[in-house]
Amino acid sequence: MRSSTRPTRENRPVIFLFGPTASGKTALVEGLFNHGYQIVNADSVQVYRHLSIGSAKPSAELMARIPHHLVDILEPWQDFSVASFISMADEAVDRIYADGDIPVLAGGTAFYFKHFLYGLSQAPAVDPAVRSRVAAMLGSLGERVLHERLASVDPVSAARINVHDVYRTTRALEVYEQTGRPLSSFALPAEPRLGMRPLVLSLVRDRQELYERIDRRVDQMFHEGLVDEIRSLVAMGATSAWSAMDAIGYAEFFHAFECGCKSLSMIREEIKRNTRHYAKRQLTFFNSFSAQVRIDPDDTATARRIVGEYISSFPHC
RNA sequence: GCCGCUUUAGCUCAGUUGGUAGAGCAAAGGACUGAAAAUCCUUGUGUCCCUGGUUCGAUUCCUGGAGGCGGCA
Repeated sequence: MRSSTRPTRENRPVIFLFGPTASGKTALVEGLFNHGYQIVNADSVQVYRHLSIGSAKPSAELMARIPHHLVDILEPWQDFSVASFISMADEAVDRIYADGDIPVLAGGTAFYFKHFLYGLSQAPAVDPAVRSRVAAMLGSLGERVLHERLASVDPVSAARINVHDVYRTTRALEVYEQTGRPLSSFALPAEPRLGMRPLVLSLVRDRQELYERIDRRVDQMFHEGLVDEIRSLVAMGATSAWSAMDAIGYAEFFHAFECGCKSLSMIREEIKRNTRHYAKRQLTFFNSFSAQVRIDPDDTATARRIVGEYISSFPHC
């Protein structure tokens, strides 16, 4: 039965640790995964070098003690995507198994967790020429006409996508432009890849408490020198055109530079508000994971017990 | 003390030529097919400051009071 030489994950544990921003993931990692585990970062901003304070990256000290993968792997002007995430996370997981350790995917980007588990649709990546063509169409025609155009070639997607959701209308049209096929005609995976059966831990905190933690963390970021971090990014040539600068804690500064009308304390409050909204979106998205185990981030003992039971269900570990 | 302006949703404010009211933000819920810390959708009953009066009917007009802001003393 186990004769295949290809690596498989059917018989190996993978732990997903999901929590909205400021829910206490890092502290839990510290308390729970000290020996025999390695972390695979599942956070779309922590992959970038030089975006450290604003992305609440784990400390160098922690990363030295517990190996972390997919942190600081890109320069801030480079683009990243779920697809890259999946392939890099796969490599990292294989290396971790080779070390005899257990991988823990930890982060807050629910989109990455979802596609790491199920894989992507068959629809291809779009090449830059097509992308800029569609972007130009959007510029000259506007969102409504763009959506109408999508409706004429891919009515299924158009029905699913709101007219104002330029982001998705664009992607669907790009796929059509590139392949001549509607995005909705590409199959979506329904089963986990590679036979994975992960332990999905999600950190649950009282909403009010989470918001208070967010406020405190943003204050802390300013205290730790977020403004200096922005300055050095600007010195590197950063502008709002770099997609990494869309991240909360960074975008607000660039918007303020453009309108030139905001004080630091206004920016700080804006970051807090945007982070709260983001946390809510993370929670909503992650609720769609059916098999998740909700845990109290402060209850390390229970979490440890759950992890222990999960791991002992794998005969080879 | 006098004069003027002001008091409406958690906040900032519209508005009803008198028929009990609505935006933005906040808040809550949701979506998510290769940019996802992105992008998008849904949800608005509140003694319309209090008190009397006029009126079939007042949050809207009038009297008196209270709070706030500004000016003059």
